[in-house]
Amino acid sequence: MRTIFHVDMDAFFVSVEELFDPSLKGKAVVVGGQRDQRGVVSAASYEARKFGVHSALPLRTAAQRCPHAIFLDGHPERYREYSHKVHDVLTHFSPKVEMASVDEAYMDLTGTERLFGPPLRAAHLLHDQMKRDTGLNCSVGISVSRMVAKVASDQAKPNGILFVQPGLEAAFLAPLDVRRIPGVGKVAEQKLNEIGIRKVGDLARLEENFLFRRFGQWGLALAGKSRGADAGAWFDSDIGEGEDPKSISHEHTFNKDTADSVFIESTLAHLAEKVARRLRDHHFHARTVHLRLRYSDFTTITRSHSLGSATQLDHELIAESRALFRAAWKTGAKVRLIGMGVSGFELSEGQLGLLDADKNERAKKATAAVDKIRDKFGEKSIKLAVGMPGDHAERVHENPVGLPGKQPKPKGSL
DNA sequence: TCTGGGGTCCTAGGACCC
DNA sequence: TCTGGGGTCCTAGGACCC
Repeated sequence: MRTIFHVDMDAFFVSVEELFDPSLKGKAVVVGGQRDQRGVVSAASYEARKFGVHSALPLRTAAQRCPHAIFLDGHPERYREYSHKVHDVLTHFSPKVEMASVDEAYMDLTGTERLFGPPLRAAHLLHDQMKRDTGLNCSVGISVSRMVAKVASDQAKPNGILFVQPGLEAAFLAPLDVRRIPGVGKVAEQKLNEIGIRKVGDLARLEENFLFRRFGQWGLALAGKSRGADAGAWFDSDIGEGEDPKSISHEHTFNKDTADSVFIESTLAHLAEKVARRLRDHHFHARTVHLRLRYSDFTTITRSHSLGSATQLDHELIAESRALFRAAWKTGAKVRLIGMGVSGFELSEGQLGLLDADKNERAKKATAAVDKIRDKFGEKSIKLAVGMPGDHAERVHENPVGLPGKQPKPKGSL
């Protein structure tokens, strides 16, 4: 039987900001952007949460609910740095550590009793060392399954530890709202509520067959989860596996909606360059290019195209995403967001004709030179000519703040 | 009160092949 | 040629997570 830990940092972005500016402590702090910007809250301090501010809330709404809050753009580099520190602490307790995001990790502590004692003792040691080494608080959920460990850490917030003893998974989950189950979002919750299912216990009492007829495979997995079983490809996998990304993308929401195609296309080219760069950093070649287009009314379309052979070159990604854009865009319609991405990664080269290979060799050398200059002088220092009709591209945040923190949680403890 | 950015996984229809 | 069935790839869309 496994012993799985889910470790979740408390108000991570806000807490890191407080380390650098202790005067923020105890105040209402919102990370994600300025009060008048397009965008949403990435993280809110517990003080701000008292006013109904939470992650994913529009910044402008947050400003209305909590006018005295301090709004910060945030520092993604710092969050990455502290994420590494967190990872270092965790590896003291087990080699099997999987960061699920910057502020969250799964660990397998099976068979570590001789080193750290029983699970609760190990969790306390971890808690203490985390505070000592990073200055940050975390919450820990412990169970035989990943899913239950995750729900447990959620219930333990803030700064708590919760151990669900083997065999008590279903009993632990039963009184919770179905929404607490990872994978049940707004839509699923609504559907379940419509047929009178509110608590996980309601779900566990139903026939699997009924859920299968009603919701298909998803319903079947849900039945398992309601009893505490890990279900689904990801939950089933071993901890510390599958580190490689499956897709890479960038997108940008304009400060003001625009129908200026030159402007949109140069922004798109810039996004493609950033994607290509990351592709090369990973030594990946991508076969499929994706385009994302959001209009003023928020309707969003996606288009994708698979290439004859995989690429990691700026100009190919720029050309391909531009072609997708031109084919998809309702000419004249105002655009709110443009994005592009790649998937279908290959590590090797893929087949190239001899002529192509030669042409590609030269393009690759040029690109490698550009990458070097960027390393030295920064991302903005240079652009390939194809990517720049003038300097029309809107400044894209070099370090967008993603990964919002958590919703306010009921207090939990041992 | 309008709704970011970076991801993962799933579904579903049609093409294409055996 | 009155019409199966399975597997896999491609594309579009959507739910969900942090």
